[in-house]
Amino acid sequence: MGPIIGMSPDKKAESPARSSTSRALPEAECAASPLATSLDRSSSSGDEELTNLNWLHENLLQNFTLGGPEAQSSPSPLFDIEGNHSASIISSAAVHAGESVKSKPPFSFSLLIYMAIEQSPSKSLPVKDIYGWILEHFPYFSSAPTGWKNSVRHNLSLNKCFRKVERGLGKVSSAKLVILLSHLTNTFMSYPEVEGVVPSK
DNA sequence: CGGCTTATAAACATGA
DNA sequence: ATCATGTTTATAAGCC
Repeated sequence: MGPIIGMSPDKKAESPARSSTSRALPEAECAASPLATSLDRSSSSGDEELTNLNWLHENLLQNFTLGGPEAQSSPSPLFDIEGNHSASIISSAAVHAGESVKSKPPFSFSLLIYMAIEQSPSKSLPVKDIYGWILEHFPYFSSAPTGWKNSVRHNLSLNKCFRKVERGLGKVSSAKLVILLSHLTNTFMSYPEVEGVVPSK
């Protein structure tokens, strides 16, 4: 009765009838080396960084500024540089997307995770809380077939934007793992082309 | 057309 | 032993 059912890796022929909502998001690798080197994008010679910014731009901007046919109003999205920068943006976007349609959110799993983590006080969340955040803001997943959690985990592992850190200090219980986002935040904060967003510098 | 990105499913490993 | 978490592989579908 294990959660895993035996099967051969050769047989795969199911068509999940994917909706055409998915857009190509140049996710790119969010720079393997966070903090230190990638912080100075003044060199502007790194293509990786460009790609990096790209996906954020494509996603956050499009979704947040456009929002949708009805939710075109996202005037509040100004954020402060100190800590809760994109929090407001994320919230409104999430709320819009969540309440407007109960269908599949227009955000990739990476974005979903990113938003969840951004909203957390410590910029880090246990996997379970990521599930929770997604469920809260996107009811679609409440009734979605099982497997989206797998996708979340898959994304966490695959994306270099997310780091696995330990939750120490007093907290015994179970040494749960926390996902921390580092470089992505800096990139977003200092990306000047973001409308309605005040760059940190 | 090929390459890249994403979503999904699944196998498997590990720790509580 | 079961479940939650993490990693990795494979495949299909979309986009540029």
